[in-house]
Amino acid sequence: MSFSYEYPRGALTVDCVVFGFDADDADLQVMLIQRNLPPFKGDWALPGGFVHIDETLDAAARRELREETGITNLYLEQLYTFGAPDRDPRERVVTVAYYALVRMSDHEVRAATDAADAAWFSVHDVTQLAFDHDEIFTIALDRLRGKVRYAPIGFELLPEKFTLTQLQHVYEAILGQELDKRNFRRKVQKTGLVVETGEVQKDVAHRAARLFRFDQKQYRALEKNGFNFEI
Amino acid sequence: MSFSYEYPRGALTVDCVVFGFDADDADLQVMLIQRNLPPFKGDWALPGGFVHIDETLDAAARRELREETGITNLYLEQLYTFGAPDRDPRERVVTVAYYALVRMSDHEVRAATDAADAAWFSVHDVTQLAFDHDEIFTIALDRLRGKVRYAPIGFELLPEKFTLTQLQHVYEAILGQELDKRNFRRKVQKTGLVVETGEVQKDVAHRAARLFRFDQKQYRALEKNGFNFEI
DNA sequence: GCGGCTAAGTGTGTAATCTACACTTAGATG
DNA sequence: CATCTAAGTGTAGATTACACACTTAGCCGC
Repeated sequence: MSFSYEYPRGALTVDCVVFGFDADDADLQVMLIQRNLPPFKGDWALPGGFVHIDETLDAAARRELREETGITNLYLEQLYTFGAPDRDPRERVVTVAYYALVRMSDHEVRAATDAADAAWFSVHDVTQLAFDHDEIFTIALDRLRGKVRYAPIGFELLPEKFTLTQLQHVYEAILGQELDKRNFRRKVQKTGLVVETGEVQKDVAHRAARLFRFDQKQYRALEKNGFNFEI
Repeated sequence: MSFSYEYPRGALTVDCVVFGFDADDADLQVMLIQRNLPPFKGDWALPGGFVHIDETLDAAARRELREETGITNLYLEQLYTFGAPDRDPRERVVTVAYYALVRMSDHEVRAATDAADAAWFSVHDVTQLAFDHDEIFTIALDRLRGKVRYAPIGFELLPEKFTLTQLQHVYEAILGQELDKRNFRRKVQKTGLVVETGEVQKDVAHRAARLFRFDQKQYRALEKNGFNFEI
């Protein structure tokens, strides 16, 4: 079976920059897959693949992530569309890039389908990806750094209940700079959106910290009235 | 001649939300074209069209604008990619949306090729566009409102030499709110990027205002060192 | 049970910035 | 020269940002 058109058509793909964070590791991580097909066979690349003719772009991104890495249920946002005519050596391929945030502890990573391997890398250790994926990765990190300051997305990298120190570590990992503990806490508390659960940490060899959660419902309500989150 | 593929492929287009500003009119304007072909024949729509197989997305956007409206040499930035499977009633069409800023006084608008007419509309008068162009337009306006605060793009809507009052009007038109004259001027001057030309307005029936220009070179230099523009 | 370890948790003074607000000045016109 | 229009300018008070260090709670090992 084949499909014919009057003019040549490029292929359309999605690629995902999946960021992860683990409270025990200071660094922000990114999920890469190792290609087991040419071109760039053996190189590391962003997970992604072809958009089906009848699915939305978001759905394609979620499907590819599920198929290639087993990751489901994550924060996903469109990043940018890359369309240099020669970005894929085979033929014209335009890719819609997404970035995603996942709680690493929730997800056991597994390689699948056309990925030889899937693994987390510290964002500092990322080098030389396949295609133009270096550029996509860089732009994703810039976007994340910009957005984390004025949108409550840092929480997407943490478990539902978290300590303020963990939250601070997320911000430090993303922004790549240390923050002052007291000033950070003051700012967080001032948003009114981070509320105590009444619980405390378990199984820690020191004073247990209080556990907080992000009040999403409250945020949605405030957002409608023009409220702006800011840290 | 025809082109065949193993799997069905959607078409790829670009659409542009072109914003204009004229110092004599308080409102921000947007360029629309009237369709003279089905679907949505007779309706107003964003200028746009198919991406050629060998051109970049940016190039396609510039080409379509030139062909449909005669506009060249403008500030252009990718906005978002829209890919709902049913957004075009004919077949699957994914569109990469751009927004653009132009100095209205520089551009005589003309309709061409497959547009019956091209015209400027006040952003307040935009209703019911073809396809999902309402959504694209709304997102473009949101993006412009967000970006104008932390990137020096307001200048793209003004002639090279402008008065501070004109600049304030650009900001007021985009943000949709009045600003305090003294506070606005203080902020602008503090960036150090708006410099006097030494000239003053001509042919005005009142005290002539000083003309300023935006120092792009200086901005590029500062930007590299992590400087952030903010108004 | 107490000494030591680790991270949690907390406040203040100073500097910088934001906000609200109204009058004088320059130039054109009749 | 009187009038009109928009240009241009400063300050006081409130708020926010920043830098900075010690005490407290809980666990652990002896």
